[in-house]
Amino acid sequence: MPSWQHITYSNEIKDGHFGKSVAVGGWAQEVRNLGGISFLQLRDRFGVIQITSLKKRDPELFRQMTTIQRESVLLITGTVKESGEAKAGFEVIPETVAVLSEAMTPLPLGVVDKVGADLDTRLNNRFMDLRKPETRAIFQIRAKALEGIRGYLTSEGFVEVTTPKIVAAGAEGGATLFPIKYFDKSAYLAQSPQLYKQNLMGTGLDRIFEIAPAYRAEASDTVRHIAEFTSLDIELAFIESSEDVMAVAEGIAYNGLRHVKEAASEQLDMLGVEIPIPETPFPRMTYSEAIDLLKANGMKVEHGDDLGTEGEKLLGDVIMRERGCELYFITDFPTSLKRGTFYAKRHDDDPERTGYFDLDYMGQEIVSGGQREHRYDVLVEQMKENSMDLDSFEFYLKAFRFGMPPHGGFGFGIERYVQKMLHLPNIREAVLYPRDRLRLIP
RNA sequence: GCCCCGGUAGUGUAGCGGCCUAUCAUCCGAGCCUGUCGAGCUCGGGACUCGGGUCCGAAUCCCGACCGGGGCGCCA
Repeated sequence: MPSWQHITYSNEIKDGHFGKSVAVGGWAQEVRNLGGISFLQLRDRFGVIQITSLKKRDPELFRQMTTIQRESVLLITGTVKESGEAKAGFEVIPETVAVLSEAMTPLPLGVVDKVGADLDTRLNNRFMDLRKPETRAIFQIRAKALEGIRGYLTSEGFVEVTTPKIVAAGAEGGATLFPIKYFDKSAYLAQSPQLYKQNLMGTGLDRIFEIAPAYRAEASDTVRHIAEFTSLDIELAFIESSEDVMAVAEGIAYNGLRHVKEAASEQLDMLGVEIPIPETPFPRMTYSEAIDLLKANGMKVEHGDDLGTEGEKLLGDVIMRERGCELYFITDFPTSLKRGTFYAKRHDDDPERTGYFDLDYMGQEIVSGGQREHRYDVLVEQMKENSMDLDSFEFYLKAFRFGMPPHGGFGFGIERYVQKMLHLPNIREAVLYPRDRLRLIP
């Protein structure tokens, strides 16, 4: 029997293989027995190979081939034969067939059945779901997006770091924390690397990024929330304003899309998705302009209100209609809406406004960030305003007393980015094993 | 956390007080077929989430639990 290391993948078989012997391996996708001839579709990571056997050629092998359970793992040796009838232009005439792992029946979820399955059923049987090329395509595209983003950030001088996910205190108000036991202390799962990445701005590692899970114990059950998501966090120092930070957010969103389009076109075709490459710079409007725009489009909203889900969606529609843009910034959020964000820098000439911005993608917030307050005294004032216990943030504050450059950054939601890019109806589709309020398995 | 909706074969569904011995497709099994690739044909198999209640009678109505879908709030 040939060694597993020597299998030839479906996409490697070329004209030169015709008449030659190969070993192929994969899952038995479908077996079709026509009586005197049978076809077995063997699926591997790149595609499908048709294994054709004739009864009169080898009755025993024919019997074996036609009684294989779907989705069993097979290792087959045989001869590659050019074929006008086979879809790939060739087929393999088997000599030996080894069932390496037999699949039980019935399958918990069909891979090529002609009926759909609910997302819940698919997630409960994710390993089966991922045997579908179009499901895997999402994660191949996601990997390419991250590849493009890492390439861009590296070329811009950013250093990739990893900060603790087990922490003593949370960064932001609002979002709730998952408490955990930590030896004889109580701790939390990090909701954001906020405090650590700001800490690093005082070190000389002053352009950093991190791609890591973030945990939010919010009891929100929507198609755009999960309890564990991948946060791309950026922080950069020696900036002049939030505009320097926005330029990076723009570069990430742009380069991720461009790389996906270049390097994952096959997967995009599989999903029937066309990615328009956005023009830069992305449109920018202030919060105040956004409110006016919403009012002009018939929404009941006042200056000082949150945009809300309805406002975000409407804004996405309006901007697509009027400017043809999927990605756009909303800037200068009022201090009243960012009061909980104690580290946000307020405008020097107007303390009621911050330099904080959101980057929205088709009516969905995917990035939030801005310039931070780096002046110790002002920061402490803002924390007191939020009734925060300064002692428990001492490690954070200390760095501001010994030389902290002006800086800013943001969090970029990878799954939301992928969800919007691929028009996925639910963010859970963009996570291999999503965690939400009720789902802990698998 | 709040509001609305739903749970029927492995999968996806129809049925919404007696016509249900529960529909259809997919799937699984037996058989026929030497070019299938949404194969075709014949025959067979498989289900009303759980616990209470109403009623002569419950898949169907009511209550609770569990699970799921959507929306809002909050956010990435």
